[in-house]
Amino acid sequence: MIERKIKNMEEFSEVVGISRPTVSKYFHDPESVRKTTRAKIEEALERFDYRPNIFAINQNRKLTKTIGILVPFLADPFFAEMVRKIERRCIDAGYWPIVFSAHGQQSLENNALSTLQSLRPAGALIAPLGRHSDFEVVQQFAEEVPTVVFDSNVNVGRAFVGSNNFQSIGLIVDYLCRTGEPPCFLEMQPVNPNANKRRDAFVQSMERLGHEPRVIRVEGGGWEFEKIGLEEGVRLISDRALPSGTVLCSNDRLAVGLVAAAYHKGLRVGHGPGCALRVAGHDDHPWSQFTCPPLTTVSEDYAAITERSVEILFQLIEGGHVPDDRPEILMEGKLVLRASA
Amino acid sequence: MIERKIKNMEEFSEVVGISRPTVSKYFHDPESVRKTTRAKIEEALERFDYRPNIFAINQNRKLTKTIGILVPFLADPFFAEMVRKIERRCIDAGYWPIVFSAHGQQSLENNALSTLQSLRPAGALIAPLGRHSDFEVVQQFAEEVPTVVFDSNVNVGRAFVGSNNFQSIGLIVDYLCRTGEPPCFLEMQPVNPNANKRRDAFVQSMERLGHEPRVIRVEGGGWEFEKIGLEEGVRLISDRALPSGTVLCSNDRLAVGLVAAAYHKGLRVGHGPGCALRVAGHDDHPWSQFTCPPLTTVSEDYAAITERSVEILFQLIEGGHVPDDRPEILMEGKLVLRASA
DNA sequence: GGTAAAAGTTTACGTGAGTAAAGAAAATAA
DNA sequence: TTATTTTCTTTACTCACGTAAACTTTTACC
Repeated sequence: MIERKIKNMEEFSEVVGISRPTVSKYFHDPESVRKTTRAKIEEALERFDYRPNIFAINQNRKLTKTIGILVPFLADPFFAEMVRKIERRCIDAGYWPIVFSAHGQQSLENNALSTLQSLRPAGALIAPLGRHSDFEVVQQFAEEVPTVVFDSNVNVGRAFVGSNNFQSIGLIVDYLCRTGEPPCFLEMQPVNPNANKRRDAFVQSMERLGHEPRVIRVEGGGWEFEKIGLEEGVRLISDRALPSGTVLCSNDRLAVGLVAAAYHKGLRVGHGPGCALRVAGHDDHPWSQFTCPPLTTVSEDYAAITERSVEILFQLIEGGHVPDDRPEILMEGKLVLRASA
Repeated sequence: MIERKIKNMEEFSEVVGISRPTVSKYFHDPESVRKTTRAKIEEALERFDYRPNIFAINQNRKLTKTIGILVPFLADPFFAEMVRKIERRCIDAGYWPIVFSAHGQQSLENNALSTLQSLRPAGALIAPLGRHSDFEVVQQFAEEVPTVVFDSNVNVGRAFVGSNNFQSIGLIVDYLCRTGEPPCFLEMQPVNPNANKRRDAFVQSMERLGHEPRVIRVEGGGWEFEKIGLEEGVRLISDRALPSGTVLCSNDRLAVGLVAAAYHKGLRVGHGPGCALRVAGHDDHPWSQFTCPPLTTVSEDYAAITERSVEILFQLIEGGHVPDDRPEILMEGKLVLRASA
């Protein structure tokens, strides 16, 4: 099959019988050469296994095909899923996505941004840590690299795509108030702007409905949300410190922990008769459907958020329509009714 | 702070007052230059924000500092966690880890291997898809790149690091038999060698204890294990098709689904009085402690597996001791007793 | 203080591509 | 067929750094 070991584009162009600059052009954009030329190259590509050297390509191109993806915590299935979708779309569009995770730490986020920047990417899709971000570092990055921010609305970059927390929290608060005791809101120390927005949205929604908004902030930082939900949940239940039999959690992972806490304390979760606690979350996290009982929540539209983010980034990169006013695109959540509330 | 925009190493060496080759040497290994020289460079590094161009570096180095990490499914928290640990250790050792996920698909795995290979990495840590891998592609990759295989023992690469399924399954089977009705084994279509080994280990352990090994294989492919566990669990319970009131699941994610199924069907899971079903898993997955009830399982030693994998890879790369017999290092599991069995 | 070893400098070339300019060849239109 | 446009070839230069060789300066040690 492979007739000769090809070392570089020079050698490859020889065996194809076409000049190197034309071959180079082909690799940049196969459509840019004549059909007959393309056919020759592709036929040779099957016989000889040659790929242009990525480093040499990117060293000289003013615009690389690299797209950086940065998330705060890759071990969170929410981000893992987002990354999966984004990667997929980038590859399909002929780009080369490269994934970084801050693993919850500012130093690693800075590190990743620095490394990413030195890759001179065509663009970047970033979900900053938020409260724990080094704002100036992120800002400086976003000034140099066409950047779309998603999920966590730190005020940098050329656009933001996220979810409409006011709408989604409104939805679930309405539902919870309509069907039972008005909820209290369980949050942890907010790690990013979403958390704050959700609390504010809760307060606003409750006031709109004429109920007193009660917010419980539990201690604990980091990204082990379930653990915090479990430990603090156990404590709250033991101390009878929950001001309502309905708890809306700031996110699903916290709710997963709270459901576990309720189980531990022998409290039946759900909205049927004999249930002592209703628990609702936010995000429709991949785990939410497997809790006992399955979690009532509001879905974030993963697909739409990733799709729009990538779309806007491509517009930025390909120079089509460049919005100069940093649009903020908010996707609407959908109520996901399951058994927990 | 930044006095002048530095374009390349030439300019940087000028402002430092040290020749470019020496500066180059510094970036390759800071210890390789005299202390006074190092101090000068590092002092300049604080005043001017300069980083060598990654592409130019790697183009010329015979050995890059890149280390490829490939996992079958990054949205699985098990792999997300493994990746996190591996990345961390690589960065600490001065390498540049780069993460790829096959997202469960052969084509993407091949793609990732191809891209990775063209990065000419110093080494790679890969957990192949297993049954769905294109064996020849993986093998060809492992021949060209120093490769350590982890988790899924596909017979390629220079070493394997994983868990000792015979030992760990033995542990949990012993425990389950000792404390109640002997278990049946719930598995799905095996996606990788681990799954097969675990079933075989189950059969062997049961026979050793003088019990009949009953294996239930449920339908469904892909990586949505919880979903399969839930759907098939509901079916098995409805059909009264479970041959034992104790179920050992091939992995925790399947068990998470089964616990949800039991809840759905009103079956109380646990080992206390009034419990109808005991469920155990394998892996001590990040989610396992938050199921209701918390899952009894066998822990895989994430830290040890990643540590040993990375360690062996570094040995390979740095040319110290090169084992020529493809060692297979198996870590022992530990029993994690919780409430589900 | 003399000397060997270590570290630095200069010079020069290699790497594998991108890209620009000028001219030749091929395809298309008139 | 001719004129025009498109595509390709040739040639040459660039990018940012690795690295080797020969030579010079510093450091370390007795």
